[in-house]
Amino acid sequence: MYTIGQVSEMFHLPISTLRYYDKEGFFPNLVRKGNIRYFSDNELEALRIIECLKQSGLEIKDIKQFFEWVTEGSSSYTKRKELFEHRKAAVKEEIKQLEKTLAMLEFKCWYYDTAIADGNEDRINAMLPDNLPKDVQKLYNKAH
Amino acid sequence: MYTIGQVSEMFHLPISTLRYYDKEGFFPNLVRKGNIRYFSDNELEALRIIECLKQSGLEIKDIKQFFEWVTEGSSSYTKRKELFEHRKAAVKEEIKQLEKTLAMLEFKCWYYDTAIADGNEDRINAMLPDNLPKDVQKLYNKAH
DNA sequence: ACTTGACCTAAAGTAAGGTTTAGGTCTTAT
DNA sequence: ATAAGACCTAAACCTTACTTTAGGTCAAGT
Repeated sequence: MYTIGQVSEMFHLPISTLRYYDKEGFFPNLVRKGNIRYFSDNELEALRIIECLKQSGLEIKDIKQFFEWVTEGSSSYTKRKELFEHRKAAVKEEIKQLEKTLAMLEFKCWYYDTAIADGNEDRINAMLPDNLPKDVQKLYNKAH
Repeated sequence: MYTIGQVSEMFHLPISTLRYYDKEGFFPNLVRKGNIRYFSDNELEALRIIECLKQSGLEIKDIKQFFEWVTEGSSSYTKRKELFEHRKAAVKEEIKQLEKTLAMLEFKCWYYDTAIADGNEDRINAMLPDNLPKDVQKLYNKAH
């Protein structure tokens, strides 16, 4: 059993955020003693799931939907699985997109390294769009 | 030269967004004839850069900063390079985090596959936290 | 002449996900 | 016994990146 302050430190989340989650109904079984919240493993696991689903790009209201399915028991297994399948596909796609973005950023870093060395962008512009050094060309192509 | 409606179609961006970007100062050289905006290649290239930097997770105000640096010329190469270096590190970190999230989602998919097959979560809970099937254990460990 | 359609402005409104404020209780250390 | 420190609530407020609203100009088609 932990107080809200302890949980705040453990999860690096502001106390106000924990109270906000509570108000939104994410801890249906949270125990109170004399109006003070006590978080058990149950709530910590809920928090881990919230963080994970948030990181996966799910909105708060959809995370709440998931929690409601959990309280419905085994009849919602299929719905919950579908939620995770969709998230899985979305996260895979997002990683792919970010890798493209990363290639662009790596290209830009090379670009400015070169521009700094040359004092201008003339030599780079002469190489664009397909006479870049081999490795750089690879990045450029990946990003476009 | 394109009207705002044409640009809106070309970039799949609402007209209101283009006007908003203009108001924010992203098109310092935009030409107006009798109060009507005319977008030239100059502005289209600016739009491409905005889209690109937005995708890398940069906020609008930082993109604007970048545009200001560009107008300053070669004296801002180093600042611009630092911007991209920071973004590069941030995107790398984000990909790493998303891969962890993906492991969690893959674990959850297995979890619900199994729960659906069994009709309950008892067998899974008996395996947790370290007697899961080898591949699944790997996902679980990566995610935690 | 008049309606339609594309353009314009300033300013208010929106959604998400919290955060801050103002005011209060309860326990513990000095 | 009083002040500090951790907890509480309800409600107002915040930020970002737009979007919507309300009201208006102007050219072309019917």
